[in-house]
Amino acid sequence: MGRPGYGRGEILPEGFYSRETALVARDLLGRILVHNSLQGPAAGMIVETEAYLQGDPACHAHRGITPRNRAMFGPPGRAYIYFTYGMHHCFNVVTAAEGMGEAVLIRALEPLEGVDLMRRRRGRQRLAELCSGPARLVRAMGIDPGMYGHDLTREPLFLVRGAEIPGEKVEVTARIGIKVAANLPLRFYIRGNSFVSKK
DNA sequence: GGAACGATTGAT
DNA sequence: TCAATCGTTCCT
Repeated sequence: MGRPGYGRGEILPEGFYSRETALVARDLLGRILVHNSLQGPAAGMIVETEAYLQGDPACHAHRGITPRNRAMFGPPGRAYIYFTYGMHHCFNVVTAAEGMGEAVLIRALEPLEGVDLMRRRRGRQRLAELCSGPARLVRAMGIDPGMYGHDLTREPLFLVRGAEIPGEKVEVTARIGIKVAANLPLRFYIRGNSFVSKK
């Protein structure tokens, strides 16, 4: 049995992630996140990302390895999932060489498949409220904290190639919701896409 | 052991 | 504009 729907696309190989983190963050735009869960498939196109770098005080790995951030120092192409504000989880892809402590936060998706499942998981009807925000998309996609460290080149959670977004459609700004290093141009989104999270 | 804080969200 | 809500990290 083949994978359903968007999950039939070419899975991004580990080499996609083992590059410079800001480059990966930009290149992730247009790629498709797929989760084939027991409840059914869900997929969305990545429309907004943020890069978190070593030596960057806003990065969770800035002060070295801890129990929470250890996945960031592991092999690229794995999931780094963290709990925040006492109630939300956010999803990152680990980037750069093993040992580097860098990752890309996925901030928003354009829902493509499994929209009704996303609506049930989110308890919201409007398409624009399903995956526009890092904690929202974790809920909508059914990403479980138990997937911490999961290899994103494998079922049931993986990324497929999707489309390449041309440079003129990529917007670069400061990152959202941080108090340090708040001026660095490390947020990337698809210009004009209505599923980008709001400020 | 204690406390401050957070890569957010949704309601007011 | 503000409350919810608690694990992580750092300080004493």
